[in-house]
Amino acid sequence: MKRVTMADVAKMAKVSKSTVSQYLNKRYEYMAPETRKRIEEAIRVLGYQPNIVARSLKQKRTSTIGVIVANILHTFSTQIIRSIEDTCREHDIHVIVCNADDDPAKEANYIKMLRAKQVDGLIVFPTGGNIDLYQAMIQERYPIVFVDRIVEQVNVDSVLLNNERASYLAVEHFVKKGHQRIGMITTSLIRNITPRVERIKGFITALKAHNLPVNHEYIKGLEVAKIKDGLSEMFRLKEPPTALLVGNDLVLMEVLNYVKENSLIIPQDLAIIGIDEVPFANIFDPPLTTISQPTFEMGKKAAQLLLEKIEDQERSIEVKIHRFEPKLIIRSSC
Amino acid sequence: MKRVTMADVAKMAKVSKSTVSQYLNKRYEYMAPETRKRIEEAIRVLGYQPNIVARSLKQKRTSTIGVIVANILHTFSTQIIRSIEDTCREHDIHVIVCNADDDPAKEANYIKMLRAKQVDGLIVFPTGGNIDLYQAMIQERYPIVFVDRIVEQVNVDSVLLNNERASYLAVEHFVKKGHQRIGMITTSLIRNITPRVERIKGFITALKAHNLPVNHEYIKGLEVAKIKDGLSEMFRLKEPPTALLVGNDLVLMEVLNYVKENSLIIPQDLAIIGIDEVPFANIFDPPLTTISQPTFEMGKKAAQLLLEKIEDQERSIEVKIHRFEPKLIIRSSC
DNA sequence: CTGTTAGCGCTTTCAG
DNA sequence: CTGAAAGCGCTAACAG
Repeated sequence: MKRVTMADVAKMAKVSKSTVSQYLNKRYEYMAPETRKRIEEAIRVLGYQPNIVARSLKQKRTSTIGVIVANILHTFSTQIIRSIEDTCREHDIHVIVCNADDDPAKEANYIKMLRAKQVDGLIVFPTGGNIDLYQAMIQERYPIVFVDRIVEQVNVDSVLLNNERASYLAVEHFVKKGHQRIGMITTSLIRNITPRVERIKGFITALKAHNLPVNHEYIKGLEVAKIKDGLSEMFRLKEPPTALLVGNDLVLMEVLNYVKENSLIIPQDLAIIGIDEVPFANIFDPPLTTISQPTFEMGKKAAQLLLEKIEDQERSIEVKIHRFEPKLIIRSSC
Repeated sequence: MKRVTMADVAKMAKVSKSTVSQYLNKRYEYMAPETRKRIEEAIRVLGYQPNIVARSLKQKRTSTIGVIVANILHTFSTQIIRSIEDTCREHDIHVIVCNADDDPAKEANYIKMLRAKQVDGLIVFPTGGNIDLYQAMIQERYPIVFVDRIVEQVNVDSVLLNNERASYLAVEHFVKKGHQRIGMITTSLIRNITPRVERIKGFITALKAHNLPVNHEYIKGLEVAKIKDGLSEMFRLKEPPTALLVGNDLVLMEVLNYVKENSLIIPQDLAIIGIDEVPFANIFDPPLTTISQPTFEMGKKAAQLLLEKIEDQERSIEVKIHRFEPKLIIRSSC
């Protein structure tokens, strides 16, 4: 594996390395057209490929960003990632994706590795468990943006769904369909993960807004593995809910499994609205009414914010939370 | 953003850069325990983080590999990627994933970029459109492995499903259930994509093995967007198939949509088996019988093969095709 | 318009 | 056990 370097090209084209460098950086103005030809030729013959690592070292810029997602299993995460990648490709920026698996230790490790690799910035779906690390980065003015979650005390640009509104839309639709006993189930609330907390909050607010009682037996936040148990419990009540708001796609799978195992009929026995659009919503029987997030726009926004920050590290554009509006997609499960 | 370098650490610990380097590389034998203490302390105080880019330049090794998938929309691709990432993480190797979108030009571009970035090796789901590029890499002995597809004339380690067997399993099950008129539909065959071709071939072989006639009106390879038209055509035949083998998950979505739109009952009107396990197979109504691929093992194997090659670039372990066995998961759609 | 000269931050002989 | 020095491949002043 003979590596051919700029020096080889320079020698062959009988110019100096810097001229070759100029050529590569398309600063053609400073170059006799004929010199340019010679360089072109040499590059072609030698099959020269620039070494970006060397360039990065010099420029202190790798044209690579890191994305750390809390949990890659959510459709939401993968869609956001795809959108970030698309946006970055347009700017010739590469993306390294890491999955923290909801584990702050893994997250910390990735942050360190990625920074050691000199990525130009980070988009993170924070686990919330590394507040000091987050803050250190902010103080250094290292480019970073959060997605999906905000972290108390950490002041950084963040891209989020208008979660309260999402719940509101669902409740409103349930009510419109005549439901009075409405429940909500989502993943565990112990770590105060933003979307879960906000969606529950929005749910309660919406209930009140519609003059419905708030029955805490109808509201559950549980580990995915315990969702079914929670459901059993809820449906053993003398007056179980007739409608259920499902907090995210992973929980939805559990709910749908439960429904199937217990031969419930949707929406007669139980009306369902899930937050997060899932690929099989349309073909499911019955088609699933969902609240969708504008993942494409959100990913794009996150990427743009980060790229801007990378461009001018200096200018401190004021930090803010960017909220995106959810959309109710009415099908037949409610 | 004050970058602290090894020189700073060295100065503070009153040693030379090389000693610090030794420390970082854990060559403690060559070091007075007390020197070591001082270095540790300096690193801690300064908050020093090594610059991996500089190291990579020197070592000619980035501890990063690239993965180029032909089409990220397949569940298969994302599962393989996850498995590759898991395996690589264990070896402290980072992964950059790129989606060629079934476009050879994009693929070529990514190969060049990734190599310019000095990734240590490449795992690619080849589009099949860059034979010369593939061959150049092989001649250079650049570490590379193919997944999912083989390319004529390109002799490289490849990880694939035993595709013919996959079709065989399906046909066998259809026959067992009493079906005689069995069809197959998959994505376009024009570019000779390995799994499609092999699955069709296996399908025909299996039909013959069961003494069933091969009716070419029952076999279709079409762009995703045209799947539904193909289905219409097939079901307008006087004797339409009673069972359908679906070539992959993307096609399955189309088929299921068609089924829904035309109010067909599965499996009475049409029995279905899909190649590729899909997340909603269980909760679908009826639950879907599928042929699953051992994606976890396949991704792991691909990563291991690549990592081995990277370890000893020299030793030319003989090139071969690694086949993995599909599994029939019987549910209710057939 | 082109060449010279310094590095970027780290690793790695090779002396001492 | 520790330090000096060379250099990985490229960029960026600065002369000329």
